[in-house]
Amino acid sequence: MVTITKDHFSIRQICESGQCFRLEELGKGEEEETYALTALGKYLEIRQKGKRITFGCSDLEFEQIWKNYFDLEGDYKKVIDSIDREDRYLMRAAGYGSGIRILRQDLWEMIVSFLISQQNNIKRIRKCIASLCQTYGEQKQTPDGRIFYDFPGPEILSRVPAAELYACNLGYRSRYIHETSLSVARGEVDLEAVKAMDHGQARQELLKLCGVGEKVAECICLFALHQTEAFPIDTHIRQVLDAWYQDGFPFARYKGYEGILQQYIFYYDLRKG
DNA sequence: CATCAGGCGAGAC
DNA sequence: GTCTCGCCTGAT
Repeated sequence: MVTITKDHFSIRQICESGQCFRLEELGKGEEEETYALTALGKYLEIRQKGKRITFGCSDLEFEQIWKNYFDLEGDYKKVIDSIDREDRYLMRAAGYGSGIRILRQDLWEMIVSFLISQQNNIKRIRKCIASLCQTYGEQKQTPDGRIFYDFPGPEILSRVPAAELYACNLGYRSRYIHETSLSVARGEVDLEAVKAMDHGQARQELLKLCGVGEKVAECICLFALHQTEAFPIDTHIRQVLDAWYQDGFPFARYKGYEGILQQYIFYYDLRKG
């Protein structure tokens, strides 16, 4: 177990912000919140009580994996302090979701997750992904015997007929997952190469995948590649931009970390604080 | 019971 | 290039 003290970190807000679909609430005690994450082939329990956060793993695992995954070195105070004081909407949004962090998630998992996310709600997205993992992912267990499932890789999913995916209630997204898995398994799109690309290149490469459009590509860049300049525009963000930024959003002022602000806006609008 | 969810691809022009 | 339209499914 590893316990740290951190500002600008809320495991609840990270969960609710909808960037990670395999982070779920286990329980809410007095003041203390418990969450479970399945990611990177591992299972991790996280407890938070105010600024104190406890990770259910060894020091080594924390240093090598989770510190980076949760972007604990990121300076979110600096981001929030940089916001234009006169921008009332952004100030409120950032204040409301100030514990959000942009995670560094697995590229393939983000591709499939955001294929599923389109025209879909978070609850059902979670259900679809859990179902995919249970059906096709490798079964594993923690040292204390808890069973969990890996996220199925492109090779596995490419061998699943689209019709079978339909049976998982993925709807019309079944075809996208099928086609995209084939593209990646065949090496038409090289994920290791994408990881080394800058934002413009990565975006262009991801757009080659069936079912990946502008919005989904930006989500993948932001949540897997940690390209914080990515700014996914979905229906929520569109509405906020139209209502509050008719003269244009000040992208230039926040160059390089627009994506972090996007998350504050998205979360604030979603939870309609 | 209707509407709509963190869009996208295909086809028309 | 830009526009429209249909789409699986289940939460609300």
